[in-house]
Amino acid sequence: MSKNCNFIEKLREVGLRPTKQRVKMCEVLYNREKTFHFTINDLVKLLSERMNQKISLATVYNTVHAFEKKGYLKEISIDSHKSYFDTNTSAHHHFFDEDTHELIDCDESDIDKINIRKNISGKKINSVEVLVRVASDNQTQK
Amino acid sequence: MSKNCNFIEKLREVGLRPTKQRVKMCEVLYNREKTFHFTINDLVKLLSERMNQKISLATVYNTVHAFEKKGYLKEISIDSHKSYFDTNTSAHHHFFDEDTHELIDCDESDIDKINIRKNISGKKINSVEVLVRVASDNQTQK
DNA sequence: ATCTACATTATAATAATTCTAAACTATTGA
DNA sequence: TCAATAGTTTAGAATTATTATAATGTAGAT
Ligand SMILES: [Mn+2]
Ligand SMILES: [Mn+2]
Ligand SMILES: [Zn+2]
Ligand SMILES: [Zn+2]
Repeated sequence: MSKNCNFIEKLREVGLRPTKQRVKMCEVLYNREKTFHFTINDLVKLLSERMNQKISLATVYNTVHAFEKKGYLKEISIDSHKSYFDTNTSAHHHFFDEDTHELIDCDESDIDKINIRKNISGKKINSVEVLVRVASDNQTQK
Repeated sequence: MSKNCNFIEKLREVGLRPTKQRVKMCEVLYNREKTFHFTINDLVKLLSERMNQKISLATVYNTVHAFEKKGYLKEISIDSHKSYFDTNTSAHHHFFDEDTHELIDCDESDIDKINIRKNISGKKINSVEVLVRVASDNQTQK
């Protein structure tokens, strides 16, 4: 889903009924310059605070998962205690700031292509993703 | 913690009291040929079935986290819906079998050294880990 | 306008994890 | 040896994230 456009059409294209809840969610997720990362909680806050739209929590979950299934969102596993989602659905690597718990996308050029030497018999590779954990530099420098 | 040895000493060394619950957990976790991956549920089953030791769930959580803090265990984020732990605490990459939900360690030689070109100002890199998701090959081959 | 399949909602249920506070135990040092 | 004490275990309650339920609402088709 791209920005500033007719989300009604976009939703219809993939067979999702363009209800007002889904359109609002599209707006808050895709009407922006850059892709971003969020948790369900972030999203609920964005909807109520920025969009002034109260959507039932169950619907937020349902819709996020519907979008995920259609390839409009991707779930990122960084922290087993929290689900992050990403509006950037392409394969890409991340930095994770352990101080702020912020996820940052890597550009193509930030990490050289990964070379996998091993293959697991009968299995094909679905994705190769790198997670670089970073934290503040000025910790215990004596 | 290494295998077939005095876990009482090991525990004492890092300032953990060697209670019988902790020693049993050490036995089931470290008295084996190879490192392995487990969930809390796996561990509770191992303790009750293999070791015939009933340990309260809260203690299993407490002890796993105590071991993690002491560097005897590492938490692995693969699936936001489940916590995996690893008795291999060194930095290493993983294959994740999406069919069986099994984690497989990569050897040093399986993946070439990752070259990170970007640095985040004021932050140092704590770890660089690759996750290779694999799945059955014979899916939709027409 | 009516029908129907799909969607939304409030609420209940479930699951994973953490908290609580009472009972227990390893360690210390008199 | 044996209390004193600090740390540990435990059952069960509480919390949190997520999913299920079932009644109500609505988009799209006729
Ligand atoms: Mn999910
Ligand atoms: Mn944890
Ligand atoms: Zn991303
Ligand atoms: Zn591992």
